[in-house]
Amino acid sequence: MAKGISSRADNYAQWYVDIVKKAGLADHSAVRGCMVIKPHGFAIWEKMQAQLDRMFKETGHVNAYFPLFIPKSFLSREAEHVEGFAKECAVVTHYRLKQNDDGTGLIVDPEAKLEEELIVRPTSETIIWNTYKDWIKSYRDLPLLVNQWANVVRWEMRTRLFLRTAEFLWQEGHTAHSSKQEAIEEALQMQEIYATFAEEYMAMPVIRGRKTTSERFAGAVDTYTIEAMMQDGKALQAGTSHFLGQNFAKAFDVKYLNEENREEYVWATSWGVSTRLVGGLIMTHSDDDGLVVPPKLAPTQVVIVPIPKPNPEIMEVAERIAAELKGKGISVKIDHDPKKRPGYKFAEYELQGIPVRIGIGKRDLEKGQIEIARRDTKEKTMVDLGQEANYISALLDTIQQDLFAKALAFQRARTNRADTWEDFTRLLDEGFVSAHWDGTSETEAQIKAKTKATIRCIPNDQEAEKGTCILSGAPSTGRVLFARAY
RNA sequence: CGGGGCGUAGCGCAGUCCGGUUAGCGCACCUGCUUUGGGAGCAGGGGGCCGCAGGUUCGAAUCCUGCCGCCCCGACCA
Repeated sequence: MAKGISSRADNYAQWYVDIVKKAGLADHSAVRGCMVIKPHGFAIWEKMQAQLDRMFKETGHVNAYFPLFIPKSFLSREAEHVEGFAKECAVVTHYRLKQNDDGTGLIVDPEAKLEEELIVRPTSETIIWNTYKDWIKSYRDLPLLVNQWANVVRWEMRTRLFLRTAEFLWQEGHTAHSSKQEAIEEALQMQEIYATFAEEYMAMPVIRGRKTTSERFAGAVDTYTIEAMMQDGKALQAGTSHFLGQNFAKAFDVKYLNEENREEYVWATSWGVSTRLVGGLIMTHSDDDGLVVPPKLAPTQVVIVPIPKPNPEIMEVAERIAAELKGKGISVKIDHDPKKRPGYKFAEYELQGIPVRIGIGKRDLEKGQIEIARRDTKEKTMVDLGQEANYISALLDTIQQDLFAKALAFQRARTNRADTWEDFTRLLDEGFVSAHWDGTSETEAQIKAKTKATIRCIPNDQEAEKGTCILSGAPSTGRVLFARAY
């Protein structure tokens, strides 16, 4: 175990906090519930952003930016939406401070009360649909495919670094369509993009599915989700995509003239992923020695450590290898620090999760070799000089694939079927449980009250299978996925 | 927001019950020497509004009140 990191077995929650802090990803801030994302953590988020942004644009979306503040009256326009978010909104009531009369500090100037309070956006549907009303007049304006990268605020009672903070960074896509079918296809397409991103870039296997009524987004007709399993067997909702029907179009009166010159309401979707993904990434791959980052998202993919310390002969080889790797599009850092010892550096770079480490030592060079170590397995291999570029290029791919395969094997091993209540409660301690449910919110709520588990989703690939509800015994036509969740 | 725990140097902690010199220890940091292939050794050195604000007292890290923050467990959520 690395210095100062709790083990997953002893205290999973503390292990997570230790990784975030020791790997330099984020810190708690002076503001309740808000974190400071440090350069290393932000670099990972930037890698995620860059790839997601590419995927959004490849599917025809464009970026825009809407205000941080939302007039209070906007929020109440859509009944379910307001109910879902009202409890966790930060509200701006004044626009000025002034010196206290006794000169002891600043107070809110009572003279500067806003006519209408402003909500700090918890999500942007309302301000965006209020804007779309002006943008959309004709079927020729559709589909409207807009995304924004932004921060949002949700006043959470209990926060955890990356997983749930009062302010977080995310992207939110908001699209408008002329047909119901097209909007549903858009929502499903975005779910698939999220799933592809999670699996191919984060190496985090996910279950694609649909939310039950009680779990879906406030104001949505349907919420599609990707659910990932963390190393403690708990589920993490990693991304959601919503089919909003005509709810927001009606609330904000967004109509267009179709080809027959008739007015119709548009159909809508919204979809988002957040900095929570960084938390998911950590809890999918990291170990008791520190962070493990898949190569495709690692800010630095390879680190070169001179052994025992930098000298001209070693550094010349290091520079040559670094240039060669950079030429292949691989990001490389050379360690120039003459004071720290190799053992210290090895531990430090393992903590930071750099996927591949090259050790260049005097004795190795005499044999025309260098040592290449992979972070995920700690395996070390001696490689002949000249072979390193091809070797590392292939190794990065291998690590990426192995991380996914390992996570997938874990997820499968800890996903079980249950047909009796006894098995159900026992298997929930393992991870995901696939079981029959009678389809009612009442039963869902009772199961949650008894076990703390929720229905994570009705899987997209749910098989038709007759059975009886795990709790009520009422008939069911297919299994749904239960788990305790973050 | 309820219950429990914690807050003392960058990090991890002792000291608090039972008030009393200059607040300690390990790691990290600085200097020097010796080392150097998995978190080096010795010697010397620097660093503290003891979470914050009040109060009690001749005297407070220690006692009292209030507040803030973190962690764990619950209720809510991406």
